[in-house]
Amino acid sequence: MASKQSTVERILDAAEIEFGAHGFVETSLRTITSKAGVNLAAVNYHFGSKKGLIQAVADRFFEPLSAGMMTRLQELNQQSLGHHEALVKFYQGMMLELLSIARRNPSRLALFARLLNSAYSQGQGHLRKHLTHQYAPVFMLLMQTMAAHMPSMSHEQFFWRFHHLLGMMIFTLASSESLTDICAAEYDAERSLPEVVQQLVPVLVAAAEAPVEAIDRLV
Amino acid sequence: MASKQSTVERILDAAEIEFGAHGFVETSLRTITSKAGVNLAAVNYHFGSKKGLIQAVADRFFEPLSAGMMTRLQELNQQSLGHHEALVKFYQGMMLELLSIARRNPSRLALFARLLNSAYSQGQGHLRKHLTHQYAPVFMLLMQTMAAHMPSMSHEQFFWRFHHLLGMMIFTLASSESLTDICAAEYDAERSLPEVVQQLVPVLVAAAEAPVEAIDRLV
DNA sequence: TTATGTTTAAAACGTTTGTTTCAAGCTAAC
DNA sequence: GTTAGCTTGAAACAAACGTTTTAAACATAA
Repeated sequence: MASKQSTVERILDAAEIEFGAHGFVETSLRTITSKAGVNLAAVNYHFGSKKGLIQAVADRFFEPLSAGMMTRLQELNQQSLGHHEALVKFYQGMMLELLSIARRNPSRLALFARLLNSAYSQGQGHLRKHLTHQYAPVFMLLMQTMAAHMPSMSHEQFFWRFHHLLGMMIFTLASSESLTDICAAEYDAERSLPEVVQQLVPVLVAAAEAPVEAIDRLV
Repeated sequence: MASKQSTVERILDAAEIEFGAHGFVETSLRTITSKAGVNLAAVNYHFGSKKGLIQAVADRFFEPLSAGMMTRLQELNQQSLGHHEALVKFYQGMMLELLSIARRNPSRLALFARLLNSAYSQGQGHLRKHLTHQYAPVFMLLMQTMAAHMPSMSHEQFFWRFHHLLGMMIFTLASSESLTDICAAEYDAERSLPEVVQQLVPVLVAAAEAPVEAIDRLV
């Protein structure tokens, strides 16, 4: 018995790595089962289909993340902080929660972000719907908490600001290798993961607090 | 003669739309040639391969964008502005340049951003290399100009800050539909494209000017 | 041990993919 | 008008994909 893990776990482990590295569409079930050392048919047996596997991989990320975020948000909302302090604590909590994903394996964070990016940009509408239905409560609480401490904004303005902030987080975590490739010659980027993630907090807070109409209209 | 455009142009037009909507991998040449009303073999004849088509589509976006950016950056560098004013002008110029892409067809901007996102997150290393080689001068000047007006940062800090800002732009422009789906119930997002793009400028400036180590270390 | 339900193995299925082939059509120069 | 070179058309190619099938192997309970 060379394999201590079950077939399901070995598939999930291999799928997570391959999906994160090459995206959903460009990763074949044959690659996954081959790297996992299991039979090809095992995926369809245990997960029903490739879509089912994708959702299972995503759930393994989101379940602990969702739980941690939920308690963190509830704690934050019980305290009565000023808006700025609340935003700082909010983003710090988010980053810490994200870092907990990467505790065992540092590259898991990039995998997670790329997975999220694929869910939104690649044709994976089923994943998007699955996630938004499955984790709607955390998502709602997250947006409400965030909006509560950005009081000068209208719903519309907050919507787009949220959009910008989410993009910054996802893209940063997702594609650090690509940018490292480009700039490696001129700018060395050798910081550890916690440092990089940490650097995001003040940027996120500043972006969240940026004035809405401070700049003249362009057109 | 129902077709005024040439075969090459019709392929590029159709490919641009399909690639932007569904990504590179999930768009087949048969779909493109079918929508373009041309023969399947025409793609391989005129562009050599699917990769060649992808690069041609990208070039049609980047060539005018690159030219416009170059003159805009040179103009900006000739003026002697304060750092804040320079950053504002810088991002305003960038947004105006991006908007010029969408002048004829507003959805072209989302297509462009999704295309860029695909180039970085999907397994399209060839596109990344092609673009960075083809448009290296603009890219260099862009980073130098940006760095010049963020003087308090080290190379390493600037590298990551640049990373964050780029992510915010690309993600914002790329996936507005996805977030609109999610939040449509609670937050109506009906702003016009110029307004959305314009809202990005103060956020980008604030994020660029955010203090580096203003917040205590987390770990 | 026998019987039952679950998991794995190997092979094949039907599609779809990018690419190639080769003949037919077209355009322009001589 | 004929020839040469570029472009298009329809068909076929080999490879890769997700999925299904059928039988063997396994575990567990009676």
